[in-house]
Amino acid sequence: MLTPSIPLAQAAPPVLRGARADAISKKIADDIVLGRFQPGSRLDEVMLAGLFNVSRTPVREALKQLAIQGLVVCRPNRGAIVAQMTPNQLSQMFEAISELEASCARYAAARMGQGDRKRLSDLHAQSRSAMRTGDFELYDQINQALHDVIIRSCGNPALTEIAFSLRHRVSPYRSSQFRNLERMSASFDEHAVIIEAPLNQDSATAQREMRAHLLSARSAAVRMTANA
Amino acid sequence: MLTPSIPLAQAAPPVLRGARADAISKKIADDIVLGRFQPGSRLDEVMLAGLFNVSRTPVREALKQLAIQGLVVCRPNRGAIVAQMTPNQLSQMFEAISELEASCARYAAARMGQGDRKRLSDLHAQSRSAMRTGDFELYDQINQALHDVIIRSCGNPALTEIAFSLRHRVSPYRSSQFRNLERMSASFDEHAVIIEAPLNQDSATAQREMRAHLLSARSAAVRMTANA
DNA sequence: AATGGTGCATTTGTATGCAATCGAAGGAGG
DNA sequence: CCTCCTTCGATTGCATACAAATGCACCATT
Repeated sequence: MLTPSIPLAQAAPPVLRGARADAISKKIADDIVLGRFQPGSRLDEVMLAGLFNVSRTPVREALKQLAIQGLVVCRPNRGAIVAQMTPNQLSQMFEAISELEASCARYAAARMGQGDRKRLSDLHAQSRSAMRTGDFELYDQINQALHDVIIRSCGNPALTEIAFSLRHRVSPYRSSQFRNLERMSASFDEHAVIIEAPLNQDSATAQREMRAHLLSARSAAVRMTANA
Repeated sequence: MLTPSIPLAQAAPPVLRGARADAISKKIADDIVLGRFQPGSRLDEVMLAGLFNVSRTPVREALKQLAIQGLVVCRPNRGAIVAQMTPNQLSQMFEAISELEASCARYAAARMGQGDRKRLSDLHAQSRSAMRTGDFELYDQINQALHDVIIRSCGNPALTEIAFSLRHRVSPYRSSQFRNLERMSASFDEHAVIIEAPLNQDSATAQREMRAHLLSARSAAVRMTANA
């Protein structure tokens, strides 16, 4: 050992054998989502292997998985890079998300239980105070939780999973979309209409309004990436 | 060379280096979809490696990819098996598909070009004769082509891709759903309404009818698997 | 006879080695 | 001065070797 007094961070087997590749996959995904690896940057296998103290094999598997998920692209013999989307592709992704979440909202309005309804109201109330204090980071968090509840309460795990994976895929491009106060306020108003629908079991309204809500979010996001 | 007169079947590199794992993945997927590997059966790595004349490494990558796609499930340290769905899960998958394809139909009705409209009419006409002669295999083929056109002509590659992957995932359970003449006839009538919508650019009708169409397909499919 | 434990065989997970491919840099020719 | 070709370094893709984990059978014990 070169530095015996300072044990290496991950000296002990950190994860169970057999889940290592998945753990690495999640870690890389987090790094991408949180912006530590920016779109377009190369993901060197040996670099990542060294970073996680494993061999290249599990890293390769992780990268392949991320490629299927769409977070990275693997070019044969040329390595993997963090997927980068053109504004046009991003717009299409948002359109797809709007359809998926609108479908979730549609079923959620019909099937949502009492607990989830209350959770929606609570979150909406919390978001109001976040909006008033101008805490866009908190608002973003609550906004995400609110959408999570709707996506989850549609009663169809398949739909839920797809919606989440799509959200995950565009998350690198959604950072701090609520810095614009106007957008935050508009988002709040749109939420008000959306969470009203489940109370009346109004599926059609839920679907329509959720779609509209996400399409305006799209405009905001695409505008931001175009500027960046 | 040991046997110079009889070259091995796959002596020459069958696929480009770097695409081998993907090729294997597709091959296994085909075998699953076509029913050669039945749901629940184990997928031994060395067996598959021998089958494709490669080492375990690309086979493992292929299996991981298929696991992400949902066609197989990888249990840590216990190998992979072909994914099997309960009737309930299958029903949920069909519900998700109906939402996705309904969204595709909605956009397709608004954005479809002249060529695709004609293609739809042609396919519908072909399906009529297939129905009249009772050729359910041909009808199934045309039905698939018809849905393909709609899914593709929505103008959103992300939506198209998701819809296809879902269809792919349930394809092991859709074999010969049109053996029932009644179902074939009902399908034909539903198609008639669906392909009419794009002609009038009637997005709402396209979406509603496509959803209804696939939900009745669901009933048929779930009924079949329950009997099997 | 039934149950619990131990040992073995099979199979997966990980590491490493080697070969093929890609990209860049340098040199020759126009 | 620009373009094309060649060569070399770097990195990936695949194969093989080894280690760990699981499942099963067999045996001992109650």
